[in-house]
Amino acid sequence: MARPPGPSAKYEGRREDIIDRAAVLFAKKGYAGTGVEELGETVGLARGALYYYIGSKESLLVAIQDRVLGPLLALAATIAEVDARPIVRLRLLSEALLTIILDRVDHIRVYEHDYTQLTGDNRKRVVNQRREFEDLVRGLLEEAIADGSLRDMDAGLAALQFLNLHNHTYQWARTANRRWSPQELSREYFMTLIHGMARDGIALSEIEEEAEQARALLSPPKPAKPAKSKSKSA
Amino acid sequence: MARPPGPSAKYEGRREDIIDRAAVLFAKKGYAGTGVEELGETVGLARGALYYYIGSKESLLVAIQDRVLGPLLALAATIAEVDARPIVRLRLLSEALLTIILDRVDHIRVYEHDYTQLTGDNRKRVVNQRREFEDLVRGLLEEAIADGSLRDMDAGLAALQFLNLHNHTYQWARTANRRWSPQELSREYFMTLIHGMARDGIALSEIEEEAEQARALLSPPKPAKPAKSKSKSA
Amino acid sequence: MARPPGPSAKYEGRREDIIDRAAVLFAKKGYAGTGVEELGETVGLARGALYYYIGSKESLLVAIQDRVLGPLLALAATIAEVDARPIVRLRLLSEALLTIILDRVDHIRVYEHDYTQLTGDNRKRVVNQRREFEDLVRGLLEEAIADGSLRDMDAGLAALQFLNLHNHTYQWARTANRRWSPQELSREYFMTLIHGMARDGIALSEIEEEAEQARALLSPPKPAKPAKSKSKSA
Amino acid sequence: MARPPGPSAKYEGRREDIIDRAAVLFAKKGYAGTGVEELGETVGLARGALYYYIGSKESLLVAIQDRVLGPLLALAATIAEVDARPIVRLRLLSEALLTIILDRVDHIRVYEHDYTQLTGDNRKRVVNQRREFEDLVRGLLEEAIADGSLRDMDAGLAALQFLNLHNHTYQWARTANRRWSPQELSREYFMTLIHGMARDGIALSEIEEEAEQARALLSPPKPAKPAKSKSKSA
DNA sequence: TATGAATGAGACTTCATTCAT
DNA sequence: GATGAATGAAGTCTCATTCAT
Repeated sequence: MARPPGPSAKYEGRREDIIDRAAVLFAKKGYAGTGVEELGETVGLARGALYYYIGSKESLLVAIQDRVLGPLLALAATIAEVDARPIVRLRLLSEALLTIILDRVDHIRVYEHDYTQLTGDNRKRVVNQRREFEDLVRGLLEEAIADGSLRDMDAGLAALQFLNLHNHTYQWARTANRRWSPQELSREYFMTLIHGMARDGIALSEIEEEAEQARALLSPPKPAKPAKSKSKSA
Repeated sequence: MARPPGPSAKYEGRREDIIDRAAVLFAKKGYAGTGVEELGETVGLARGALYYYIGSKESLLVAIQDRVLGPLLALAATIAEVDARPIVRLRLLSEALLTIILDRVDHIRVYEHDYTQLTGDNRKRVVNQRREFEDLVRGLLEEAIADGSLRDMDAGLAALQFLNLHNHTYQWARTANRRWSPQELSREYFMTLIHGMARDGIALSEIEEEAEQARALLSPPKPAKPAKSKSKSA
Repeated sequence: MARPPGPSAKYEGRREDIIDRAAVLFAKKGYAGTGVEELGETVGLARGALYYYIGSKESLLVAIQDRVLGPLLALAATIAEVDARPIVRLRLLSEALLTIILDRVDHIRVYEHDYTQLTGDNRKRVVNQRREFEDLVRGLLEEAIADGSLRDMDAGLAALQFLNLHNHTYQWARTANRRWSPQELSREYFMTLIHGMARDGIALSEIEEEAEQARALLSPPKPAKPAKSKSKSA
Repeated sequence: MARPPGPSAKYEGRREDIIDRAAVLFAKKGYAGTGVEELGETVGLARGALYYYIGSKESLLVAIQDRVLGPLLALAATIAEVDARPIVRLRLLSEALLTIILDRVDHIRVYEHDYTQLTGDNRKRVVNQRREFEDLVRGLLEEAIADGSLRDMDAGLAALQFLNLHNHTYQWARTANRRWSPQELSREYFMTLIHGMARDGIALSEIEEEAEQARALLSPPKPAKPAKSKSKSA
């Protein structure tokens, strides 16, 4: 064993670099779809030397997860202490979160896709930390609902939407990164979340009614249970 | 050789079943992380017989992608012909989309994660169809902006948010499916998209101001380019 | 997983054959020193096909151990039920044991050398079974001492000598097998154990005395603690 | 290059120490099963420095063999010159041999197990020296038979038994070392070899007869050639 | 003297796929 | 329709050894 022979400055630097490259490859081809040999070629190291730095393939995945979860949880801790209204703290969270996401798109993609490939304790730990962060977001939303900033809604549902909106951004990141800064994107997202996309004055209920009527015209591609849904809204 | 012996009903039925099971496995362990032998055990077929039905592992992935993209594009085509305001058509799209997503979470997860593992023409075709669907959503949003239903915003950005909100749902599906019907979820999502989460009367600009001040208190976890962002918002 | 696909007659036969060959190789070059590729060449199978039969390299080692321990323990059980004096049962054990040893020299060598390379539960089980057999031999010797057939000696020491004499035979087996049958060898071993090598009338105490004197002439290669030994015998 | 820089005292001392540790490791995990890195950790030296002392892994194995064969052959030479009856010289040999064995159990285990892993000339030399020692033991026994001390038996067979009894002791050394001194063990072994384990008066021929009868009751685990053995003894 | 970095061969094992039966 | 047997490439990882510093 005894892989890391003592963290010389150069060793650590090299290792960090390798993890960077691994994140890029894993993002493009998937963790399971990427070979160690391939990574070796990318960083210009023979298999043996590569293993000198990485210890194991899974340790790379762990490192990538940590590089995401570390800042995420640090961020959460920092924001929890900010002296501001919950909704304002959410605004800050949104921006910081998007900054991380857009700054490390590859890491995020791996984070979202491949944590299931972790085994044993690595898996447990990462899953727990993921939940920790989600709980934290939900907590903030609960506060914002409690203090009347947000309408009275299911906090879990609110968290779901908050996270969907932000986290899924990695899927379009190449485009997004070219066109918007994290700040701009965050402002837009937050605007949507809080005030919606509607021009002022639009009445949602009116839309719902019209949709109900239009639904009749629509033969769904696979009519899951349209009857049920109708009877419900009736 | 003698692969598909003529699409007898039984052959097709069996194949469909196998694809179902493959979707479940691929969703859980990833396409690259799932072995053909494993699939064979799951469906109770030895490797030889399995290949009689599947042709190749990639063809399963193709089939899964098609099973998602088929309904998606059919849905889009159907909705395009509905005689209703754009925003109403969006409402219908939202619900139909969520119905598909929650009905076939496994397929969706594979669809989102593993289309990169396709090779050659399979890849090209699928990528094109994915874009086709996205374009279609953006088109609808453009219409809704044009007719004044939505505020004057970047349609690409709007589409991004619409799709983030809906597509990322697969990540929480086990929870979501237990607690909300597609209809309920769609109503919530749409409410958020159009009217936001705010209690009526909240002024977003006020929040922005407060956030700007609070940001000063916040030492970001990794200050991407804080100087730039400040000068911009100033 | 699912290595053994159902023990067809041919499959099992082939597997047995492979274990045979493995025993030969392991005996010659050691378990750790033998490559799976090498075994593949020996049996005329590519690596993949080989693994179809063996499951893992360690499982070969397990099989070899079992092939020794199985007969050994069966033998012990059989002999325990024989209606004869303990010393006679020892005589039978000796012969049966030597028959096994000389019949499967390669297996025995692996059995003696490489059980330490087993891991986890495999190791525990084998170690326990080894002890089981040793205990059994000691038990027989205790009986033989108790009924007065053997002089009053430490049964553990007696078992040690019995097993040394028999088990170490594998080291000379190529020679031994050519020159003596298991029956002949057993008769000789047993003669030595029970009556010694002495011509009748030799007094051992006399030898001891002479040896004590000669020891003085002898400067030992590394005088471990000659002073102590002298003071003891004095 | 610059391997052995001139056998400075410190260099040699260090090297000896490393060989000691190597013997312990090789004994526990086998020569092929022990890694050079592992040895490095044990002695507290990085790979580079380690190689400065060892030259190669095989040279360690050679050294260990020499450390056994050196004393063994020295012992033989010394004993050959002792002015005493052959059987007394055997008595001395037994004790010295057991002293070596119990003093260096790890070396002995490696000596017995791993000389097959030597290559080229190393192998030839060691094999020859092993035979040299065995021949010497046989020579002594021949003398003892010739002078009437031992009964008229095959000297090879006698040597086989002598060596089995002594050499196999390494297998139980942990127990043996705790309970008996080399002197005690040697006295016991020699007693057995010369006078047997029988209480005075036991007639071996009587046992043989009884065994022959009992054998009939015994269904052997794998009847090698029972017919032959019976016809022989008849 | 001692180190850490590097290598390339080879270790064990799994993979997707084929094909005779 | 179905199977088990076979393949060979590729998978992850460890090995003994070298060498610049």
